[in-house]
Amino acid sequence: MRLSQLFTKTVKDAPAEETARSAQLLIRAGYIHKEMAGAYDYLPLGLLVLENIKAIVRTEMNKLGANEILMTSLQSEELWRQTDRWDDQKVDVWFKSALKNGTPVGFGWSHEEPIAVMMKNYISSYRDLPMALYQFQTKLRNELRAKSGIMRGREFLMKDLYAFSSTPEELQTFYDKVSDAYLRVFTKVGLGDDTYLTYASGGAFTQFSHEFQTVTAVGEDTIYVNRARKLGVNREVYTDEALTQLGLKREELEEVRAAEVGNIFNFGTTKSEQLGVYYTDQSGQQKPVYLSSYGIGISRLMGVIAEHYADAKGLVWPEAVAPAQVYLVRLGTQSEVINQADSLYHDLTQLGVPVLYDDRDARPGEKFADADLLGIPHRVVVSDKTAAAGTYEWKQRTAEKSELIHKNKLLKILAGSD
RNA sequence: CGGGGUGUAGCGCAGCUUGGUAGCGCGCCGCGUUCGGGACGCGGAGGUCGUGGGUUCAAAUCCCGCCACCCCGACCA
Repeated sequence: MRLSQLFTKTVKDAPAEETARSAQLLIRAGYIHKEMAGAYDYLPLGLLVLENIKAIVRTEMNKLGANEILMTSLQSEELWRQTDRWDDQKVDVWFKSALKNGTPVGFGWSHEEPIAVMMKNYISSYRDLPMALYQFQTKLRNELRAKSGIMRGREFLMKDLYAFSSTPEELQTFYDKVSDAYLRVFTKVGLGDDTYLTYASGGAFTQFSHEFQTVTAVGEDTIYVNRARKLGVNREVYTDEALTQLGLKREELEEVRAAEVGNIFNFGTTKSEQLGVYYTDQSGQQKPVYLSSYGIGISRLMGVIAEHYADAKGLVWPEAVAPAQVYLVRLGTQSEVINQADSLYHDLTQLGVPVLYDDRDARPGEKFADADLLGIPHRVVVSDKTAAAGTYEWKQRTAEKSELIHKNKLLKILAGSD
């Protein structure tokens, strides 16, 4: 992408109403735009980051054998009454509206009920199980208080996965596989070292649920981590009794702030029985389906990554999620310089390496500052010096100094080819 | 939802105490000089001062209501 064609531009001053560092940087760099409290627009570069995260998650979901779908945001009152979760007293994050004829509708804050009912059409035999479905979908939650930029919004992108199993054992097997897949996701996006599988309250169905918590000072949760065993315990279940059951000792745990980036729930058969989701087993008996659900907050994850990977100059995206791999700085307007830069842009693009080509008529300092603020992993400078010498100036975002290298080496670094 | 704070140009802010009809920086437009870490000079455009009402000869400024935004707490299926 040529920067001269990108409509967003960077700004020097951080918006006063954002205090989260990630939100300040994402807005300054032009990745997102705030529409209202807790609701953000994703601009070209921000959308690229979201799509990169989605691709990583999608790969892992497909490996689990799950099917991708996309469900509607509109949900019926009738459906949620069956599980007694329509009342604002029971679920206080509902956004509700009504059809022209007065029929109430809700905007989906979760899809557990709708998907369970939908699957009654497709599950009838033990032969149909286990089965898992997932989607990337916009969730709407009327939070009392939005905060921390895209880390806690009223509208956010979520990957939700729902599994249908015939037995508790079958559910547990899948549950464990998803747990592993989630850890791989967080490792791939660069948060592996700081993300802990964490025990949390399980609600009505199981004693514990599992959360994936990333340690960060701006996190909303307080958890206790055992770094050696890579396990965490949410403050909400931090009791002697729970610790004993989990085989954890207080003196081995460290109190930290963390942001929940993933959550998994075991619903047992309660919901299936409420909604009438049954299958026929091998002996011809009707049995309730075992339900479990698994979520990753995609847009929140982007915020946590931005929060985690930043320095005084701006964002520092891990390669796996960066909106581009290379920030190509063109200094000067001499034809040799333009030719060298155009040619490299062309070659990298041909090799499938995403490049942000700074072809603007701007001064060097501004281009360097933007390269840093945008947080693109590699920076390549083309100038009269490099054009004359036939070299390229390459620097990683995290490196202090640049080095002059030849094209074959540069392509090898950036594209893994000669 | 309880407590605290803030709304003035696209963004960041001053002006408000002591009422007299709005200013600075960034950004934007034009011209010129610049050109390896957010350049400089000159000229210019841009604001119903969140909103509704009240007081007053006169309100960004004083009074009341409302709305929005932020922080702490509570909540987080």
